Amino acid sequence: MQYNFNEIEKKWQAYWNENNSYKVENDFSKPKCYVLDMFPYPSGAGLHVGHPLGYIASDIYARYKRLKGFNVLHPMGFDAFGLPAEQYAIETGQHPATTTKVNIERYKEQLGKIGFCYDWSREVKTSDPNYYKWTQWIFLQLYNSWYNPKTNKVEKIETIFDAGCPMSDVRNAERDNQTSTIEHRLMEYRLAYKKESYVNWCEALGTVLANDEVINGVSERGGHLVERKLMSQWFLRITAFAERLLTSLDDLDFPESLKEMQRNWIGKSVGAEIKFDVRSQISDLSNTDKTDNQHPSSGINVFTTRPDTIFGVSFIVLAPEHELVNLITTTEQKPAVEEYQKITSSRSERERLAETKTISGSFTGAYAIHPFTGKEIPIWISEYVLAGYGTGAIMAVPCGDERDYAFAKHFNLEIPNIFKDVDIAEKACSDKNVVIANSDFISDLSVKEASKIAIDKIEERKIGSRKVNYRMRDAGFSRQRYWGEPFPIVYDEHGTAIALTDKDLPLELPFLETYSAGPNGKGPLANATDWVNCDLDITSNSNLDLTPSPSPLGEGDVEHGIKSSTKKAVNSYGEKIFNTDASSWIALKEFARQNRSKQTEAESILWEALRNNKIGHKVRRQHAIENYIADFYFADCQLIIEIDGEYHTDKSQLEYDNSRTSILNEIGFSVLRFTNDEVVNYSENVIAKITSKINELSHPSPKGEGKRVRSHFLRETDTMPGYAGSSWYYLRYMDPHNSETFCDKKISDYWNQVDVYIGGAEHAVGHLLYSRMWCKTLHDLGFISYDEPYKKLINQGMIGGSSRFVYRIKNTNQFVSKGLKENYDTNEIHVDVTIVDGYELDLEAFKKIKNNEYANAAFILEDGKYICGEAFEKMSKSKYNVVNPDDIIEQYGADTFRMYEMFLGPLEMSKPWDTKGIEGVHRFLKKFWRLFVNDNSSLLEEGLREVSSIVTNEVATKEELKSLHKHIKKIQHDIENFAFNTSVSQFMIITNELSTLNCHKRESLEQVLITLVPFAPHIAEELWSIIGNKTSILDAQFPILDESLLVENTFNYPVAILGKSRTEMEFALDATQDDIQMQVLANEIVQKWMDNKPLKKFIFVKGKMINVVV
RNA sequence: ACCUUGGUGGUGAAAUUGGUAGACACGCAGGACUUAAAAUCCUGUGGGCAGCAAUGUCCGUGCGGGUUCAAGUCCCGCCUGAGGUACCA
Repeated sequence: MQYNFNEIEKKWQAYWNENNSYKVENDFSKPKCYVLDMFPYPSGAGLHVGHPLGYIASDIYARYKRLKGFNVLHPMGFDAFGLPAEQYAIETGQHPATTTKVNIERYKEQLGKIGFCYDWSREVKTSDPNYYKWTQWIFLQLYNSWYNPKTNKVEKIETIFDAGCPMSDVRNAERDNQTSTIEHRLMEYRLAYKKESYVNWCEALGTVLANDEVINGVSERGGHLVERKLMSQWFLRITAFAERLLTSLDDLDFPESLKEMQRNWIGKSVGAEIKFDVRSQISDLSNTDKTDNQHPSSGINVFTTRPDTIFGVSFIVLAPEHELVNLITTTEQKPAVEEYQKITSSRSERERLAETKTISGSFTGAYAIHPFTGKEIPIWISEYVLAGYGTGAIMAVPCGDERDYAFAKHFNLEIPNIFKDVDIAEKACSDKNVVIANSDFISDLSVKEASKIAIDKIEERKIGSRKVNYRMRDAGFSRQRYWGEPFPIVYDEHGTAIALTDKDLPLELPFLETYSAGPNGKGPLANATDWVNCDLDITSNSNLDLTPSPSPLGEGDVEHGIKSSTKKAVNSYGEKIFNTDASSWIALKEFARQNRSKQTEAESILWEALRNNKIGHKVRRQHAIENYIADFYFADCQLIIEIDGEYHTDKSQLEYDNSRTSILNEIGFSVLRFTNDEVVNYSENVIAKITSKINELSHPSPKGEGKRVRSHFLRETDTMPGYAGSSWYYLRYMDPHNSETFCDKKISDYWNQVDVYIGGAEHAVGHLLYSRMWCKTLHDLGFISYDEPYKKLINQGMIGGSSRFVYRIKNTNQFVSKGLKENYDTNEIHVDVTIVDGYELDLEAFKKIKNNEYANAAFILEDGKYICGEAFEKMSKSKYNVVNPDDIIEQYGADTFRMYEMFLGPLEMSKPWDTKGIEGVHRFLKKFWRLFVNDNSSLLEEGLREVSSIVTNEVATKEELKSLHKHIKKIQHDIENFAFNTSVSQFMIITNELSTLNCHKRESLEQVLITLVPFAPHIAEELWSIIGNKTSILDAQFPILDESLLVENTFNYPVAILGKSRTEMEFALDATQDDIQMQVLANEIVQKWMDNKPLKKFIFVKGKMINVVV
């Protein structure tokens, strides 16, 4: 019976399907392993042979771990939202929902043919409302959180009021009585926030792009021009995580190059910010509000990484857009400066990039005062200083910086030398291994020492401070596109953003027939006016529960340690929520304050037991709510504790209390009542009751029904970018059908981090940074237990295409073969690789392509053949070099395809696709097959498998066992190190060995077969069943390595004389060196090479080699 | 310009810690089986020189130095491919 791979593969794929062979249970009792692929965009082109490379590698690893007894999570899904899907839909004139669905079907069909062990019941699609409900939910977590630099953690936005200084400005907002002002201030802290800013606007795509989606001034997708445009956009405050993203990188098992890319992207530089005073010829400079908070008086703040070069400063350069330029420019210089500003601002980013070498600038006429020498130094503007980095101003040190040097030379500025024994006549010296000179108190010091002392001095004189700068910017999170997650955000009549609540999710993407851009740079959703205009019930316990109380900012609230300068309480904010008018609010607040100072015995007992977060929740006492004052109040779960004193006992009082309770209930508060007696005598019971009530209330889902206010809102019409859904998908696979939460914590604790993540390097700074940030956020907020998503990451190399060319003689229909093309003036034209055999063009097929465009073509041949040119390029449709895996599988089978892709070379290496070697792998599988099955039997005994098997039950010899265990060791080692190319070699080696020995013994073959499962699962299942097994081989146990079988007692030593290997000699491994030395020196060949010279040294490395030195 | 990686036969590539360079495969050459083909199997295959041959011998991991008994592997300088970043102070 021959190896009929097509039949076998179909059969077992169906079998695995029917038996749910790849279904993964959340079985906490087993050790886990999480193997993840970067999920694909389901593009219209389908898979080419380059895509599955990483999938095959992860599949091998996942299957291996399963054979080793692990519970392996190895899922697959689709990154279905985003620009490419929408672009494809527009190009093909279909709705993205349709194309996405069709494309996903096609991908699944193609993936299915390769025989991957995905558990499809866990498939996720980012465009599925059941999925993006949680993307939106996580967005709300980001929106409702801020980064507390003191705790270095993400915290709920509420904590900002108690955190000390950062939101101190909010007091000004209070004074203004403006909810919108508070909201405006909070936007400066939220992790997802909206801001008016310059963005990368791509007119052709009609949308904003993130920094990493823009390459050299054009869009990554499509290569369209990108310009800067001022727009109100959503951002993710990833800069807050800069330091953490940087430091935790060290512990991750990522490729070094990728870590380096992330480090570059984050771009940390350590140095100092230094203030240079401006010669006070301009009196109004000191009145401007625009100067930096840290150094509020007049002056220019510069950022430098080389404070040691402070004495080399001979001029200052500002970015042309710098806000001080107009203030300091003298009247004489004004025309020149304005002219320069006009030129630079009119130029696009791209033009600026193109002219990096030309030196330009303009003198402002103003002078700064050197902080140490007191010397006046000129202030210039130039576009080589970027407004967006550092402070937008530099202190120029021409002797130490090439650009400053070039600038100084060009404009004839002074170039003082502050380096000892360094010649700067020709060029600047940026070497850091120099000694500083001519620099007052830092002369004769090294760069490092000088830096430290200079900063110390700067800080001492309060003219600057140590400062760390990051190149990374916050990530743009808005897209003016249709095919993405809608934001769970609405705007009220003042345009203030209001977040939807959990129960409003998912906010589904409305179906639109057309999705062309909306008005005023808005996205397509702006056209859906019915959807944009909405009446909603916004509950009081939504995002607006931020600060229902004046307490944290109130006077005398020792708990918070903030002394407010204002006595006026928040009320407009309160008004909106609590419907309390301003005057009674103030009266109540005053009453509450008095109450706090004269508390009853019960109140103080309870206060002592609850204060300072003692039960894990913050409590306030005598807190004004509605028209009442609550004795104790837990803001986070809206629980009110009332203590009924002596004067609360009569009947009318009781009725009053009850009605009060029910009103409070109605507007969303829970009320617990205790008597004085209970509190004084049974305080423990009381605390327990409170704790359990809090637990009940603070459990995520059943938040108390708030007061619902129906009002009119406008929806956000931007959608989220492609990376939103992919930032957390690894979590959803763990618990894909949960409708209560994005992923149950018990389950995410079990599956934990991704053990191995395989994907392309193109996501190095985008997706990977964002998902690391989201992970840290979810971790800090307590939703998951780890703050890095991926433990180990592997970048598989790209498989490029090998393109073929034909050469058309210009303006003719004549084609000339490659070898002769030099004689003609030709155009190079890509020709489809499928009609080229090696390099020889199939002329008949060529005439038929492109609707017979070349039907009448004439050819100039060499040796009767048309030879094509070749080039290695990215595999793409337009280059006609795409090889479809389906075709390869049809011809050789999935097992051959899988093994060949691995055999091609190391996983991380990029290589062109070349079908040349595939025969060798296919031959190996056929040879392997013949170890188990009699090749001719099919002719005689069709269908009788048992008879076909030629596997015997003989006992394996010691030699056979030894080679088996050598094999096991090699395969095991290679898989664990992702060196799959060499494991394929090992399979060939053992197969050749067993064939030569004519060994068909079950004892050996069965074990080898199991090791083959990860690589070639179909043939393994078939042979497993042919040799009589009734269960699937997928659950077999990986052979256990017996090292004792590998122990050798002799070794064939290479013997070298003077390091050159001359002969081999076999010795027992336990032989003594003296023994060996004697025999070696007696050896004829050794003697010959020693040539009677005296022995100098005898080098003997046990089990390795022998070297004789003369 | 800077950072990260690579550079080994005709080709894809092997070579855990410095220890017999070129495993395994493709291709090529020759042979066996066959009427023939496919399939399969066997032999050879880094280069030069010597020899009928077994074999011997010299050279050989981008280039030039160095460390070492021993270097593809470690160090210094350069050339070059790929990827990334780029007036980032």
